[in-house]
Amino acid sequence: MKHKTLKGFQDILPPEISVWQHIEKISRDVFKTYGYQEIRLPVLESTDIFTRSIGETSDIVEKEMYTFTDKGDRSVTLRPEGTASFVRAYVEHHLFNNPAPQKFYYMGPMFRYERPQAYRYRQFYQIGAEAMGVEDPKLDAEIISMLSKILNSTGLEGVNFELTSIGCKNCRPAYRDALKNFLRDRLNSFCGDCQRRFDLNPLRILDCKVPGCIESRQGSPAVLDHLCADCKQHFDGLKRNLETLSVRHSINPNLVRGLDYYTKTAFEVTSESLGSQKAVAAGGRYDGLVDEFGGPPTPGIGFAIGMERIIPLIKGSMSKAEPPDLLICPLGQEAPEKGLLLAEQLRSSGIWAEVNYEQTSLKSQMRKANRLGAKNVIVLGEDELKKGEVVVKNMVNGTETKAVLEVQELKKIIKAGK
RNA sequence: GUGAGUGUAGCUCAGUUGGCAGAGCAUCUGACUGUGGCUCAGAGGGUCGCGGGUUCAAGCCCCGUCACUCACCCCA
Repeated sequence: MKHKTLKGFQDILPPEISVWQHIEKISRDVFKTYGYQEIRLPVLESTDIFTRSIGETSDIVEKEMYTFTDKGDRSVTLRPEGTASFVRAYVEHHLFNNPAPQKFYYMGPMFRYERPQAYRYRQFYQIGAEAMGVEDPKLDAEIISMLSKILNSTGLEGVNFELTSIGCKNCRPAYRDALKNFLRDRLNSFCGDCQRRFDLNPLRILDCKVPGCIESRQGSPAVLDHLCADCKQHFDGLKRNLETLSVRHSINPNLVRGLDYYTKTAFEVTSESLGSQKAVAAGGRYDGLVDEFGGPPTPGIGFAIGMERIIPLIKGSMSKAEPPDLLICPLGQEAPEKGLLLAEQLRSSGIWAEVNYEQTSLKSQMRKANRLGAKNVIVLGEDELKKGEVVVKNMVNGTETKAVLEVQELKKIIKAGK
């Protein structure tokens, strides 16, 4: 084959696209009831939008960004995630002047230059939400509850909500030091990756799956014990509010976020039936990010759902091709043109009508109707045109109904047979 | 970036110790001239991923390369 999609990119073809539309529709409906409005952002941004916010040493920035130089010699990057772009837009358009909370959602492609594997692509789609201007944990609880509602409404099954607080710029450094002090003496009992993480991102050692590392980190200081008064109060409030809203969740103090801008609340939705890439949605609070983009200090919280990751979990995601309501089978000299016109008229009244373009035997036209799954067939031949009368054949039960060759009457019969 | 596995028809896959490229499904056509599904008969469809080597002879053996898949790292 000469031309193919790039590695990690994919075409999404018709039968499958209906699952995508289903998820998007449900998300929009739920967002609306929570007051979230759609925002569309560019997929290409100036590179520093991402390097500054996501963190210079994060894996995304270090090795996963689609970065290149444009014709004006500017460094530009295909967005690897949505929040940085969103906050840029939020500040650029002074959206903080609207009454808080300002709530937005977006859906679209993200790009990361990673080695593809199951449920991981270089272009992947996220549905994301961002709520700005409120620090109260009630908003955290509400947005998590909304995420839960979206996932449940799509028919998703068997996911777990995990939750933690990773502190703020006041208490996290102290925790980081405490953790490093604990790990330093026993560092050689950890795997090579973890030894590298020690300097880069020691918190990530808590997330390592190597059995020896799980063993060695027993008794390490816990983030939740090192939260400052403010963060602790926030986290306690969140837990209480989630109880109130009956959002099922578990606390996982080892949850780690890969992006630098997160503060306080961090959460992740996982599925065990997905293989190794098991995160289906994740998010958290980012109270310092607007500030960093030059806006007024403004708290924010958001999440993103991975489309490709929830689709395989949705019951009945094996979608079938949609069948047309009607196939018109013309026979003879006059019929093809008349059929073309009739189809057009029926379409105007909301019927999915197809006409056979080729003059083949009736038998092969009927066979085609069957292959298409057409719900009804009208044979349009010399007799029918002469009498001004046709037979509508219902292909599901085989019944035939005589009808005058007139749009309203045909519409009635076809709609009734649906 | 690292490791392993797999590449044969549109799809799923057979292909023996190296000896003419195959099946099922799908598509199309036909079976007393205007009625589908079931059945039957038939047809089209291939650079055996690509390049080189060994051999009288390679889908099969050897080397290289590319792609895909899964996993690591990391993430939605």
